[in-house]
Amino acid sequence: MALPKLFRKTQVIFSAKDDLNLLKEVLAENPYKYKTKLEAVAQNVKENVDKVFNVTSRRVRERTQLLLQQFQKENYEALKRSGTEEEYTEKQQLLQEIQSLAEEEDKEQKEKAQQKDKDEHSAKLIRKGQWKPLPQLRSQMVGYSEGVTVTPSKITKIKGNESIMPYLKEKCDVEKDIKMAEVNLRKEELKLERERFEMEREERKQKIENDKQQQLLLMELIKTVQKS
DNA sequence: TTCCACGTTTCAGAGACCTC
DNA sequence: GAGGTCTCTGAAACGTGGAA
Repeated sequence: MALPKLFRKTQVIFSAKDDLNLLKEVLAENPYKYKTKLEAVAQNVKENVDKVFNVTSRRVRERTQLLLQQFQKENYEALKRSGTEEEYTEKQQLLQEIQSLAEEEDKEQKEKAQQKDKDEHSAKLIRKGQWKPLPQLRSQMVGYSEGVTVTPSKITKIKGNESIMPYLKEKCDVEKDIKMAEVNLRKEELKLERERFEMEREERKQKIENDKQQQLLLMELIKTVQKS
């Protein structure tokens, strides 16, 4: 469990500025894609801070996680702690971008895992002899008839050229086309997502600007009332 | 395929710190 | 001083890659 008081490291307290530094580094390095970048983020944060700051890759990960959690819960008070309104707004924007990064990476990982599962399932079916060739191939396969088990050795035998290669090539081409279509679709989705995010960011900026103007007007009004 | 080593992530306990 | 939050820490769980 935790070390006795004597050996415990002094606690690192993140100020609003430190958080901003950290978030900027996280956004620049993207440790969600490359885990090893956590170390680089920690190093950069250390260099950019004017105090003795013992930040490890683990601390970077946990602090970012905590800030994201607060952001997701819209925990205004916690995020705003010891920071100005501007810092809070900047922090929110950075967190929004980091969240998008994390979500993108998560989606990619899930897609990869799904594809792997699919491939493993197909391979298993072939090994078990439960694989069903497409109709156009069945007529060309040596000894194929309904109910006959298709084993790995059988699927390599095709009437005429004794090879399944042309079929596999065609299958591969079709799969490649589907994959390309999926990739293009994903690109479109990402583009739309980014546009939406930019729009929301603009709206937020606009709102802050409006609030500022309103505050100024209010101050002016108060001054005028006080004078008269 | 199994085993092992190593790295990463998650969880829970406890101390440090802050606010009221 | 009490209570809540943040941070640090070790342990366990999990993932991955290489060797046998």
